[in-house]
Amino acid sequence: MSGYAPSEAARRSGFSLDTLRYYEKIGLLADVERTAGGQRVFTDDDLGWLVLFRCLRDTGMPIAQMRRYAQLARDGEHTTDERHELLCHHAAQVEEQMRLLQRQYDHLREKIRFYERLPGTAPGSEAG
Amino acid sequence: MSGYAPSEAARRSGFSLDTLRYYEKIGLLADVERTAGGQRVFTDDDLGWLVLFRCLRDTGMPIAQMRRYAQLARDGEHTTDERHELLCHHAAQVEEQMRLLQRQYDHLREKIRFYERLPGTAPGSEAG
DNA sequence: CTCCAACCTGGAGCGCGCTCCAGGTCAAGC
DNA sequence: GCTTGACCTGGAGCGCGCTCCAGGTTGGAG
Repeated sequence: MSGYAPSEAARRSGFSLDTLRYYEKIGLLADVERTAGGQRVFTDDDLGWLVLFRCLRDTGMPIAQMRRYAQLARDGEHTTDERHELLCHHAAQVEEQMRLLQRQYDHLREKIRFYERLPGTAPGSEAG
Repeated sequence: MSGYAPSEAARRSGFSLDTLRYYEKIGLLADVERTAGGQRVFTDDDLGWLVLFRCLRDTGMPIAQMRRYAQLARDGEHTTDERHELLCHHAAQVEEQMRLLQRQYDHLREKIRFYERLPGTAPGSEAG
């Protein structure tokens, strides 16, 4: 139920071993358990954090901000407001990102349609 | 109607002067006109390319691929099929990107809802 | 007990896409 | 003609997020 070897944690989270170590080194993932010999043992809790980090990373949050969030969470319950705000702020940025992406996707589709209206070698702007 | 100073081209395209020079240096933007003294003069056509580059860049196309596209366009009309294919391939990637972004945005929203169901300090997974 | 794959550490290196710099040139306004 | 700000070049540097490496340790299978 809990206690995963590094390779297993990597497999489950989709992050590389190096990335897991890196995330611990920079303080994103804190207090990862160790065996007597010093090898890491990831818990379900760690895996939960990794899922969250993947979500935030995939939506473009910079690592510094993830670090801040993780630190707030470690600081205790009196930081929930700030964490909430941080996520809301990020969500707004993601919405903006989605709008931009949709807009540029539409442009791209239009460009593609231009090629599909060929041949006939129609007129129109350059930048083909 | 055509013939823009670098600063004007930068303003209109939203790229920095350095980026415009960089794009020319790496062969994205080719054959930019010059004054007798060697200063760049951007045409409407160049601006058109810049708009396209912004579209492709905003949708995550690597510069190497944009370069390839630009080169194909310079190579003439017999490359339209290949250009079309390149854009279609990219559009498919953008669609995938949008799906992922939407999915992770939904996760994020759920996480935010968790904070909004507080206080009461509900149970639930860690990774708060 | 031996083997070997998986793991450890600190630190260097990389790929991308710019961004900045020094030292010099150009050109529009006075 | 002089000033001044925009522009030129080649090349170094940067910020991000990993990724790789050397050299050593651990720990489960046989």
